[in-house]
Amino acid sequence: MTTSSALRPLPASETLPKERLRVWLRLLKLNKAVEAELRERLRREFATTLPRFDVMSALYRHTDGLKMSELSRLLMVSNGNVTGIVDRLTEDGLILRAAVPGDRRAACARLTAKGRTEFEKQAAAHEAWVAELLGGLDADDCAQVMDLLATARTIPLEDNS
Amino acid sequence: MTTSSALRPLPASETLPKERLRVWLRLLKLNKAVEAELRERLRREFATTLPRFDVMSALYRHTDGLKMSELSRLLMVSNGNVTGIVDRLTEDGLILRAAVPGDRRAACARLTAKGRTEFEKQAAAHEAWVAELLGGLDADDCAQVMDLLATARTIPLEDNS
DNA sequence: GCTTGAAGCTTTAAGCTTGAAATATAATTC
DNA sequence: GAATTATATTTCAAGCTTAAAGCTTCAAGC
Repeated sequence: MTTSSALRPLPASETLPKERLRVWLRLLKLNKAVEAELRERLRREFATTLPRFDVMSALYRHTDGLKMSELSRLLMVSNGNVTGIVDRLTEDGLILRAAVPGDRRAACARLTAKGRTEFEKQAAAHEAWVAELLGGLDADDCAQVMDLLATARTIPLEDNS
Repeated sequence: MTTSSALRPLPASETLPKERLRVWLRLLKLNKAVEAELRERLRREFATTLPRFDVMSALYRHTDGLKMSELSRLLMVSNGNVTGIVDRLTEDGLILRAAVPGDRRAACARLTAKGRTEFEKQAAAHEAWVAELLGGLDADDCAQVMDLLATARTIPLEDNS
């Protein structure tokens, strides 16, 4: 018998995977809880959704607009997904698709003036909500988490320029 | 003028929300990246999905089965959501709905023998994948993250017994 | 026992998400 | 310049997700 006994501590090679799994489950749980709360509040206060917020947020930071494929890469979602969200935001007059000069395949999504105004309200509330929901972290904790999470991922590190 | 200048450091009351927001964005990014990879591998290797895996995982840990509402609470998803996933897993013969003696409203989902065997294979791979994807964390890092994330959330702490 | 309200689950409509196929345009190669 | 290959986007089918409405059953109060 070479199986570990209760009297002999397990070697790190056996417990480390389980500890990482526990970390993953806790990460997942926090994420789900915060996301659920944000989604709920976005719905109640602004009649919108997280994916819509994410798209508008990306476009807010890029004043000259983003191509559909750039949006897709930034938000880490599929192309087809972006199409649908942009469709619905366009229907509501919050964003628009502009032609890309020199490439008739591409479309460039951009916030409208209405979309800009609307997003600024949402973003302010959103920042406050997140600060509230992560209220247990002081400045030092934040720095530690940033550091730990930055090094957590080893493997396929997609570029995200 | 009382606005902060570049020469005078911002008071913590102004920067802390932004630091927490940054933490949230990094948390979100790591989560998305790992989830995407896990989903992809579950699809390729086992022709299944994360929600299916999650349901089977919960049922694996509860040998006598779980009521639909218990599943819903444990996985933090809506009742209607559980219905659909359980429907599809049942079609595939991986789980079944048993009657709950003494309450004809309730249904108790349980793994079948086939489901149990199948899940054990998936779980072993899943644990290895997570360990690989979080390969940057040693045992000490894991403990730190567990600690930080446990205290991060102040507000509505749902019970999860 | 009836009624009333609560609890457990399903259904529905709308939106999100993916991977794969389809379409259209651009760039390369010959 | 014609054919091929690559790029940008949309469409599609299937599944996930939610909130709200509906159905059935249970539990309490009368």
